[in-house]
Amino acid sequence: MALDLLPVVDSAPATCCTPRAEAAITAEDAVALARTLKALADPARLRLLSLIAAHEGGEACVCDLVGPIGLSQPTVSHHMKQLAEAGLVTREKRGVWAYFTIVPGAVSAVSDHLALHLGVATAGT
Amino acid sequence: MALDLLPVVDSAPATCCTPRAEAAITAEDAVALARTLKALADPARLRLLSLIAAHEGGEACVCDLVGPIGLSQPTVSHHMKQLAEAGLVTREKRGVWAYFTIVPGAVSAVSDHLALHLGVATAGT
DNA sequence: TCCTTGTATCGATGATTGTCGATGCCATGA
DNA sequence: TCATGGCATCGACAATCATCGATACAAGGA
Repeated sequence: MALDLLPVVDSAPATCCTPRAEAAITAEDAVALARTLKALADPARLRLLSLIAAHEGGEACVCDLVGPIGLSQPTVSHHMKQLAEAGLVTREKRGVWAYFTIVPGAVSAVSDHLALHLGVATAGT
Repeated sequence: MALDLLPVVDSAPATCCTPRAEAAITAEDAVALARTLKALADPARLRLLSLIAAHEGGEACVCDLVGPIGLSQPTVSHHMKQLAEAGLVTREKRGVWAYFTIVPGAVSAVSDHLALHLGVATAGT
């Protein structure tokens, strides 16, 4: 679930130089965006994502993550479920192992939505 | 506090074409980034930021926000304090009113850190 | 000086969350 | 068939959080 809640900026392709935000975010969009941000807003999950991104092949199984992050296996599994439900990672079971991969564009979609509704350019413009 | 916890990408100017993240995020950086993300990861605070960004002059006082967001005045004040402590807004008291402004570059700094550590380009690359 | 008004703080409460140990499930190999 | 090992789920617990009403504070005006 919650996989299609953050399409990569489907709205507001219109003007390019507005100094401020396009318009106030709707309550529903705020809930959806907050849900994804909440999945990111935890040190353990940020480190898990970073470990996966830095891992060989861009994928990692739970057993690759438990050691480096210093948390128990159930806790890591719990965090990975959170990330998967937020659409930030995908789970692929190969044999006994469950490999996780970062969903391309998911994080940048969050950045784009923030920039869109908060009137901030993505870089330091 | 926590104002200098997120300098705009001070690390990893080295190589430019690595397909994945530069390196795994450190535990301390993860805590700092998660703290800022946690300030963003709430529907009410996202809407407050968006209201300020969309408001005339890019600034708004508490009385401008209580009505549109449908929360009590103490709750709005509480959220604004969270945002201010995260370095996302600044508070300027003029007379009886407290005007809030979005800190330029604060949100984009978050995006940059995410892109840096999760190996994702800021756009759809 | 007193009253009004906009904000911030306090205390309380219900809900959510991060973490763990114990346990269950499933695929592989003997 | 049974044992092993990787992973997910369950139940519990402590901590954090979002929200509110009541109240305190501060600035301007009468």
